[in-house]
Amino acid sequence: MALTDISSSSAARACGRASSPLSTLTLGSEFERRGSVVLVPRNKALLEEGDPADYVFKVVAGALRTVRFLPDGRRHIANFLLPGDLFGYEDAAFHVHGVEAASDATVIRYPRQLFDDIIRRDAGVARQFLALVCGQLASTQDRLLLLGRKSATERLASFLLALAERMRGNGSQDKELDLPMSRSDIADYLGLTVETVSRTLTHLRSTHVIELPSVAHVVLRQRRTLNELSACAA
Amino acid sequence: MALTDISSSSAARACGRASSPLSTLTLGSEFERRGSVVLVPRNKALLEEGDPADYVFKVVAGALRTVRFLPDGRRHIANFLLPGDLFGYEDAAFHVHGVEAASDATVIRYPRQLFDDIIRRDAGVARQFLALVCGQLASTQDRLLLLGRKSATERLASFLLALAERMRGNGSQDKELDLPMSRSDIADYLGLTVETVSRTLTHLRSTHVIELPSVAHVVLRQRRTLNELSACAA
DNA sequence: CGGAGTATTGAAACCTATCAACAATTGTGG
DNA sequence: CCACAATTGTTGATAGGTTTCAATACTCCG
Repeated sequence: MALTDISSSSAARACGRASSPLSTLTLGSEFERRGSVVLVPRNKALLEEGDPADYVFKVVAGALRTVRFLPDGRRHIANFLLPGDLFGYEDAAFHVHGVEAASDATVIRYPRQLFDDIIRRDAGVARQFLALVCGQLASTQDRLLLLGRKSATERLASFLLALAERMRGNGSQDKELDLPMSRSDIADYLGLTVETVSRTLTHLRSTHVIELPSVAHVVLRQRRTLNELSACAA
Repeated sequence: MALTDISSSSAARACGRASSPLSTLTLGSEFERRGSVVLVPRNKALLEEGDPADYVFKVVAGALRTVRFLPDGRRHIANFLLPGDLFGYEDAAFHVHGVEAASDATVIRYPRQLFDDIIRRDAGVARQFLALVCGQLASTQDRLLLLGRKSATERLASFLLALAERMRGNGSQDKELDLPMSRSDIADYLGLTVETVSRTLTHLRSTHVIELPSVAHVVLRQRRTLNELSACAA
């Protein structure tokens, strides 16, 4: 496990599914006991593409991103990992995505072997886990629709609503949310450029749909409008 | 189950993962016995968005598409289902995607209840199934990258290579493949328009990377070039 | 043969990307 | 604590890839 610095490298439905309800799995006290805390400073990598999948992780604090690169350097972010999320179990033997801290993050690391054992031993947990993976699949399919067919404004609207949903209970108010990632992260997550993300947020602000008290703080002023803009069925 | 006519409605890695290795599950003879054959004519719906998820299906022949619509009618295709593929298990109680025949198709329908029972009873099958869903998740993530960061040419190149991979063994030669779906289906699958798909294929033909002996028949003339064009890591 | 659906091709428009400059923020060392 | 450098975010002008609109071919069937 590397913790490499990557900052130097150049680099609820169709729109609102809570994106990753990864926190519902109860794996027992033996499992919990064998976890070790790992601190990941912002923009450091916890895992790199191709690393062996020897551990399973749970986010305690902060936010991480799962990244992948095209040969020419284009970057794509498959998901953001927030407190409560479990990750590292998806891939077979090697990770397909790198995992980096989008903000200073704390995760707990568990031996993959132990995780697999529990899944194998306890059918109830296995079923829960299956449901969890199916949920992941569903929210990934939501993002397919977003990337395949939505405009920049629709993408940002969907993103803000989904993030607000995921953040609920994490301290922030219902209509307020802190963005734990950079504009560049948002861009690579939504298949846009930094400039387009910035312009689109500015536009949402100038039409009073949202407020931006600070760069990382968003207030959803007109949730209704945001919902319409998200081009969501629900 | 509707079989509605929808033709009237307005409507291996980062690039080459075999997209849906859904055929590796062996569910036993009792299961097989309780399946009933369903014929789905081209452009008829087998399932609609929101239908109860009471059955699990397996494709025997032909090809189907899983579709979803935005409120204004934009269509998105999440996946193509080919012979051997299992589907209908992903969603909780109701289907999130409609399923329609892209070409005349034959599927076998199994009671969902029975499927769930087997998964619950047989841990070995449950584990196989989990692996299957994880594979689905991985190939869906590949498509995220494609839709989020690839150009039209890269998308078509990736698509042709992945389809050729999936089709292997289905009778066709190594370098030849039949497209069991329309240009419009391909467009909605790749997040493009029909016109762009057509133009891009024409361009690939005029550069001798592929041949198009007929509308639905493709010969991969320069697999190497196609691989480079697909912007794939491997 | 004719007609509907499907595919191709062309011209123009549009949205987003790219290139570039500047502003704001963060971090660091004096 | 301030000053400077580096990073990050915003804004503007232009370019470019896809979409849109439109017309023409092709294909399959009755």
